Amino acid sequence: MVGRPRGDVLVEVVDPGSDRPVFRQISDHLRELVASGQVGPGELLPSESQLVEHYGVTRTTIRQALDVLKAEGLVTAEHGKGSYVRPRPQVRRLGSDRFARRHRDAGKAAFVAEVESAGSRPSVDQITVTEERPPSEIAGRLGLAGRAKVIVRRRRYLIDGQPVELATSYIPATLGRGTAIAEPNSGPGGIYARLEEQGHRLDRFAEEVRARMPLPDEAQALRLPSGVPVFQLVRTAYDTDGQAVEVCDTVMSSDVYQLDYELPAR
Amino acid sequence: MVGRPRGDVLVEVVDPGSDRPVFRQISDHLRELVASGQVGPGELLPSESQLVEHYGVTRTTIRQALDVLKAEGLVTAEHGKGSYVRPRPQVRRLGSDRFARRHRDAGKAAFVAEVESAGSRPSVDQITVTEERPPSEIAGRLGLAGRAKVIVRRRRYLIDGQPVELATSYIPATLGRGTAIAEPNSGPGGIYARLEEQGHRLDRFAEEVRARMPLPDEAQALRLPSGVPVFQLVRTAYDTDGQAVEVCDTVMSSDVYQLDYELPAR
DNA sequence: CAGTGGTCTAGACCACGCG
DNA sequence: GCGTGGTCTAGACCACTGG
Repeated sequence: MVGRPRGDVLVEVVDPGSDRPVFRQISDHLRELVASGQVGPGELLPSESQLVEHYGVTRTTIRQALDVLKAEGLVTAEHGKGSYVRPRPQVRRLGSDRFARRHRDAGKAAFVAEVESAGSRPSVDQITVTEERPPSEIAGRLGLAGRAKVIVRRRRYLIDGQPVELATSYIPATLGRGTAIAEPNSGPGGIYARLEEQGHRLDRFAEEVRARMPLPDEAQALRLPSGVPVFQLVRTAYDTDGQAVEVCDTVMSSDVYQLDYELPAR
Repeated sequence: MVGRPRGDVLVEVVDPGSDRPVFRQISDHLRELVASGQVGPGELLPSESQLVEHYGVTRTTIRQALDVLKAEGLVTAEHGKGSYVRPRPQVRRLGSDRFARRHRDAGKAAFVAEVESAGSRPSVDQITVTEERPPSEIAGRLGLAGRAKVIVRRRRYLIDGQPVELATSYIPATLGRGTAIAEPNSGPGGIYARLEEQGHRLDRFAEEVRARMPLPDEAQALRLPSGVPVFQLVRTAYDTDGQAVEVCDTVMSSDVYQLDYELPAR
């Protein structure tokens, strides 16, 4: 990263008589240090012991102030090194045309095509394929009756070795069983190509977007520092008969992605 | 809210010899209590002193465990009352047709029409209108030259008195000056109706979606508990000549909203 | 090795909510 | 008044990083 800034970045001092708690005064001050550019992305904040010295409070109070900034996603601490202003990774824009047929026709899955065209190295790991009874929200979106089974494909996507996305696809077993859809390697163009080969010509996708904090296992799988939310996207693919043929539930690191959509003004 | 659960919800005990820190073992345990439904939404967790007693650790450690759950958005504490499992508010779905002309023609702004049709009471406050030089990202989206000014309209949206959304609209001053667009009350149908009256027939919107933790002033204005991220939407409106006529930058509470979009499969 | 952040103890005093 | 969470002190020991 970068060196620690010179001592003179710390000038203000706390007012113990104020209504605002001391740790908030300190986190406000440190936040201002970052906002004003006195400590830039990737740079170290003063160490906890330096802050203790400067503000004249105990280390517990300093850590409370830093916890505020960690929860805001502004700062991440590295054991043995220090607390860094979190650098913002390159944003990747996901366009609303990313599942258009012209991308599929190249024989590549959407993710691979997209990342390669941006000059990075895509990869996929932790692929599992099972047959299960789906959760009810999924069964509902697929228009399935109570006990119908689905093929469940789980995988993790990485860009230049950095995990960015966890995805789970659900395909009615009646469509996927006995085809490459039920194999870990679904073949060129991915499962959408397989579905179209079976005569399910894709017509449109409905995408539902939410944001939330990650569950602990999601944070681990995506290597998310604290203070970084995730997008949760649930995308349903419809064929030209209006039948839902796949639901894909995706959890993505929110600081890597921006989602771009077009809305009609009609 | 609801009563505190009977004491027997706490059964497991920490293993001080484990690699996993004690406070994580405790937060894992409490999370499991919630996931399994033993403590439901809106219900109280055991008090800190009860947890101290049960786990045989100090209050600092208990609070550290609770801080984990607060950062995850799972729990919110209320001073003098206790720590509650955070109830999930009713989700509002924003459809991709929400700016279609058929909604505008009713003479209502999109927000008001939408909320009323869901049977709730919409309101808008903190309206300010100024004329400023826009930030460069905004000027870029509007296709404006360096020193051109814009009308800036800021406001806060509420549903049943609960703030849900902060919005800032930027309209080129050449379009808005001297019209109702530069007045706090922009008239029936809102600023889109005014722009169309001036001959700028709206054609499409481009919407860019990000998620992040709120800044402190956003958290306050939206009354967000900790652990709740926000959506940031930047929407650009284009007229039928392809000219950008407005950019709207919106910050929304992510647990009130779900965004629904349609994607073409072409 | 010295310096950093991570975990934990054992207290104290305060402000809020409610009966 | 009592129980709740909020803030703060003054320590201790540990694990990790780097020279």
